[in-house]
Amino acid sequence: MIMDFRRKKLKRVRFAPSPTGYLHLGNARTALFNYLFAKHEGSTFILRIEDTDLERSKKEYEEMLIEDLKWLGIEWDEGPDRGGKYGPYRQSERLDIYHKYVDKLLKSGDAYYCYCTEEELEKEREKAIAEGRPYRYSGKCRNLTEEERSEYEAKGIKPVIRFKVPEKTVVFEDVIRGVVEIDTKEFGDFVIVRADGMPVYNFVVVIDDALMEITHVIRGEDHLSNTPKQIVIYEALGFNIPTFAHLPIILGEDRTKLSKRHGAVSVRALKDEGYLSEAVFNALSLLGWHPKDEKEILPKEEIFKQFRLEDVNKSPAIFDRNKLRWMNGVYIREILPLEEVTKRAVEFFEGFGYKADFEYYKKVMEAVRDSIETMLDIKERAKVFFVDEIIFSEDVVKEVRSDEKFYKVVEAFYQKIKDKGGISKEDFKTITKEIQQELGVKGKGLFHPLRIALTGESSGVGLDILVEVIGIERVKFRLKRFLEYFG
RNA sequence: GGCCCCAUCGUCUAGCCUGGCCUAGGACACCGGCCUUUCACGCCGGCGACACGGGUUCGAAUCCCGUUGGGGUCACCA
Repeated sequence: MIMDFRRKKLKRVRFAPSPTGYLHLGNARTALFNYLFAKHEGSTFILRIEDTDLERSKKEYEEMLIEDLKWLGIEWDEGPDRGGKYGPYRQSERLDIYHKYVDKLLKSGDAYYCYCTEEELEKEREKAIAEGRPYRYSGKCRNLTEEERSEYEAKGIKPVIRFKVPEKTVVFEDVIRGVVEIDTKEFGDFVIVRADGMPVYNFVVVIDDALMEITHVIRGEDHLSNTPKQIVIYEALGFNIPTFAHLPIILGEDRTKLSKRHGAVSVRALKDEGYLSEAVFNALSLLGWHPKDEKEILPKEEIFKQFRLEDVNKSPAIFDRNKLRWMNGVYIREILPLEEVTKRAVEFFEGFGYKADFEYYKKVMEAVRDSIETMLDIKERAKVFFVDEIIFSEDVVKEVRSDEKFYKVVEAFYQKIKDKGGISKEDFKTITKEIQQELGVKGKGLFHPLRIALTGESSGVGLDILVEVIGIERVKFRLKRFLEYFG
C-alpha cells in the first residue's frame, strides 16, 4: 500500500511566459494545454514568470498576463501571485539560486569565462555568413590561463560565462514528435550568464524546472531546438531530465508564426471584441487537438476528461477567426444562461451609450442573442431598443412614397394602438392580423412598413418582441414621427 | 544557407501506428432550399482535399524512397 502511494507521484507542469507584452494566442494555447494536461492527470500546474530580460520585462505586463490567464479560465496551483513551496516564482527573485549553480559549473569545469567582445563575435559571425558556413562560437576562451584572464580583467572587460558543451548527440523522446536527435555541434558553447551578471534563459529554465520538480515540459515547438542545450545542462548538474512535449505552433493567416504584426491576436483583444472566455477556451483547445467524437462544442469538464498529449498533432495550425465567431455565437445563444450573457453584455451596452437597467438589458439580450456572434454585434442589433430618433434614408423615403399601402399600414397600426395603455407580443399579433384582413396585405408587405416606421431598418429583431420591450409610449412616439414625416 | 519539423477540402480536423470497412467522415465559411404572415435561430442539400513522382503489395490517404512546398531555429531574447 505504501509503495503504491509512492509510485503515484504527482506530475508537475508549468507555464512560463516572459512579461514582455500581451498574452497572445500562441502562448495562451500553450498555457491552456498545460492546464488541460494538469486537469486530466490530476497534476500540479505552476505559473512562473521568466523576467531575466530586464530590458523588455515589465511588471505591468505580468499583471496583464495574470489577468488574461484568469479571464480565460486557467488556474494554477503555485505562482508569483499565490506562492507555493517551490518559490519564488519570478526569475528575477531567484538570482542567488542561479549563481550557486553557475559556481558549481565553473568549479567542475563545465563552464568558463569568456572575454570576447560583442564586436569581435559580430565580426566572426559576419565572416562565417560571408563564407557560407554556419556560425558557432570558436571556443577561443575555453582554456585561458590565469595570466590571460588577469590581462583581460585589467583591461576592464566584463566577461560572460559560457557552458562548455560536450561533443555528443543528444537524444530524447518527445511525447508529440517522437525521438529527436541533435548533435551538439549544431550550437557550440553558449552563454549562460551575461556580462552584466544576469543569467540567460536556456540556463535558468533548467535550474527552475529541476528545482520546481517539473515532470513534463509542455511548450511551443519553437523551443525544440533549445532542448538539447538544456539537456546537456541537466546532465552536467546531475538533475533528472523531464519529459518534453513540443506543441505545434500557431500560424497567422500568412502562414508565419503568430505575432503582434498579425493584428489583434491577444486574448485581451478578443475579450474587447466581445468574445466570451468559454468560447475562446473551447476554440483554442481544438487547435491541434480534437475530441474522439465529432462534437466540437464541449464543456470544460469534457475537455479535461478527454485531453491527452499523445493525441496532439504535429502540424502547425492557422487560427481560424471565423470558426471562433461561430462558436462564440453558439455560446451566446445556446450555452450560457440568459442571466449570465446579460451580465457579460452590460459593459458593452454601456460602452455603446445604451443606457438602461439590468432587467431591460436582459429583455434586449433575449431578443437579440439569436442574431449576434460577438458582443460587439450588440451595437447594431440592439440599437432599435435604445434610439427613438429614427433617421429615414433616401432609399427609404423613395420606397415609402412609391407604395401607397406603405403609409396606410403604419397609419392603421397607429390608429389601433393610440388609445392603448400597453402592448404585448400577443397584442401585436392580433393587431397585425386585423390589418392583414382590412388592408389585404401580408408577409413582407405588412411587416416591412412597420419595421421601417419603428426602426428605420429593413431587417432586425422580431417586431412583436420589439414593441413589447420598448413599450407602448415609445411605439406611439416612433409611429407618430413616421406619420408626420410622410403625412 | 546549416540543422530540425510538418504536409487530407479555403480553414480547423477524422482516418495513418495495426494497409482493404474511404465512393475519404465531421465542423466553420460559401451557395441553394425549407421553416417563419416580418428578423434571426433552426433544418435539409450542394461545392470542396489525400502536394507530386517512384516503389512495396492482390490492394496504399495509410508502409518505404525521392522531389516539391511550407514552417521553426540558428543572440550577452525568451
